[in-house]
Formats: sequence, C-alpha cells, structure tokens
Amino acid sequence: MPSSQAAPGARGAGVGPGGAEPEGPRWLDAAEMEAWLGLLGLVVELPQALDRQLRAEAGIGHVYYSVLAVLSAAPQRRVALQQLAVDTGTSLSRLSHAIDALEAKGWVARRPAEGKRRQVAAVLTQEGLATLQRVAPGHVAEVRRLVFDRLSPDEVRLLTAFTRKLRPSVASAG
Amino acid sequence: MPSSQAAPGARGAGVGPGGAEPEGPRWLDAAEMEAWLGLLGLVVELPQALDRQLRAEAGIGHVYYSVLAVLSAAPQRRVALQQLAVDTGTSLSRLSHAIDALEAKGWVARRPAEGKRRQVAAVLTQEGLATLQRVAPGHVAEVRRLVFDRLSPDEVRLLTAFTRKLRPSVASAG
DNA sequence: AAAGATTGAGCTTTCAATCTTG
DNA sequence: CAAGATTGAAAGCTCAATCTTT
Repeated sequence: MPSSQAAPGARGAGVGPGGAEPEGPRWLDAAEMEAWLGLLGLVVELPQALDRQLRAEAGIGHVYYSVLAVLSAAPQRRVALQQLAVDTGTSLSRLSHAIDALEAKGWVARRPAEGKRRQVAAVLTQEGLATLQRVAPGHVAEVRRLVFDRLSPDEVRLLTAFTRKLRPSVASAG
Repeated sequence: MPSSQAAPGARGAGVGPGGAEPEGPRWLDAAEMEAWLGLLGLVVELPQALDRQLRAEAGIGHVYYSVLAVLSAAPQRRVALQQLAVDTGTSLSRLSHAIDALEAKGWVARRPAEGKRRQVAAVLTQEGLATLQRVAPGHVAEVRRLVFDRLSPDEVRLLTAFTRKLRPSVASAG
C-alpha cells in the first residue's frame, strides 16, 4: 500500500478492472495511475502549502492574493469583475464574495467599469498595494522553494508545455 | 494582458523587479512566470472540474471521494485515521469532519483500529462501496477526458517524474 | 428577456482549543 | 504529559435564486 492519494477507481478489494464490469470505462493502467496519484497529490497539497504561508503572513489565501496581484498588474490597477474572474480562475459568485472580504479589509474597492455600460470593476487601493508589496517577497520565496528550486530551465519549459496541454480541458464551465 | 492566473509578484504598475527593492527576493523570470501561471491555473481549476463532476453524480467532492477510494483498496476496507490523512493529503481535523459527513451518509463507519492501542480506523460500509462502484466509472471517464486523453505514454511518464520532483517539498506540515 | 452582479443557505475547511487515553 | 482524535467558531466556497439595468 503506497502512501498515496486516492485512485479514481481503486484496486484491490474495491472498484476497478476486476472483470466484473460488463461494459465499464477504460480504467487507468499502472503508469497512468501513478501519474494520476502524483498529479492529484500535487493539486491537493500545493494550494494548502501556498495558503499556509500566505495566511501566516497576510491573513489571506492564494486566491485572494491572486486578486490583488492581477489588479496590481493592470492599467489603473483596475479590472472588470468578469475579466478578473477569468484571470483568477474563479466563478463570478466566488469572486463577488472575495471582493466583499477584500473591501472590508480596505484593500480593494468597487467602481463602475469605464467604457462598459453596466459593469463593475475592482480597483486596488493604496493599502491593498502596500499589503501586496509587503507580502510578495515572502510569497515569491515560497514559490521558489516549493517549485522552481527543484526544476532546471528545461524542466520549466516542459512544465509550461504540460500546463498548456492540460488547462484547456479543465477550464471552468461556470 | 494575458488571460492568466495571478503572479506571485505581479509586474507592471504593481509589485516586482522594478529596481525599487533594496534587497528583494529573486523574482520569477519570464519563463518561470509562464510556467507558474500555468501550474497555478491547473491547481486551481482541476479540483473545481473534478468536484463539479463528482458533486453532480455523487454529491461529494474529490477529497471525500478519495477517502472512499483509499478505503476500498485497503485490506478489510479499513484504514487508521492517521494513515488515511496521509493517503488523502488532508489534516486530521479535516478528515475527522469528513468522516462525520460520510458517516452521516452511511458510507463509512468508525471502528477501533486493531493492533494499535488507542487509534480509530475508518471502514467502508457496503453502502459506501456500492456508491463508489456506481460513481467510479464516471469519475474515471472524467479523469481521462481532463488529463489522459491529452497525453502520450511518454508524457504520462514525464508527468509522473514531475510530480515526484515537486511533491516532497509541498507535502503537508500540519 | 438577457447580461452583469449579488445574495443567502448549506456545506467544507482552517485554526486553535479541548477532550481522552496510556 | 504526549499522542490521537474531536470540537466549535470563523471564514471560504458552491449552488440556485434573485436583483438590476438595458
């Protein structure tokens, strides 16, 4: 029993290619299972690691941090909510709640989006920018420690290629 | 402005290698940033995609599914909570709450762990097994659709190697 | 009616505190 | 006291329903 994340259809006493399925799906073979357990472990544990560090230093998780970071990089430090939702990989509802929380901290404000008729934009406040500047160095250091310290430049390119392959299928549907 | 996840230290008007930091961290270069945005997008969106499918079919998220899957693969379909926490990449507290919920559904039961003195184990019930068997095919199909349909056998091996490199640094500390 | 956005309820997760047993 | 486990409160997330403006 390897110390592992859970399988999509676990073997052994449980579910899987035991011959009983009349017209089952194609189960994962050994190599696929190993890759899947690894990937699943990563997507479960990496957010937790990021959140631990950010919560300790800034009191927010990595999704909220992403909101601040995206805003800081935008012209006028202002982004329409629709676009911000896409950029941070979250639903509009989740983003709306997140903006509530960030507004309560005084780090973000809601403003009418210019140009677009009835859209709302989020703007990074001075306090929000100051917080981001305070927290960013520690966060970058953590990202280096967790990921880039372990990868060669070739592997970094390879990682980019992987995420390009996988992300389209995974992108949110709402 | 690429449609992207948030940067660890965003560029432009915000935070980053602008020359103002006296003794800042090593910021991410362009290649690292691209890889990071991709990886971050993946770890944000893949769990959401898994959860959507599983919630629609089973009313649970992928972490709860993992609990059932790990149990189903274990001898006696029984695993001590400590081990189960490691296997599913969750904290003991989170697991305890999760077991509460799965117990309420009748899919899991708590039992004393045999051998170990004061440990508790989770056991998969018949109903839990039946649920897993009902749900697993759809889940495997989704995992194929999201991931393995897009990867060659070589890429699957490469993915395994990647997760081996990255997971140790990321593994939970609490 | 439809797009953009918000809301509220219910569930999940986190963190710190607590309980329990050896 | 320490390991194993649970608890409760606060915060976050999801889903469906709702509000608002065009």
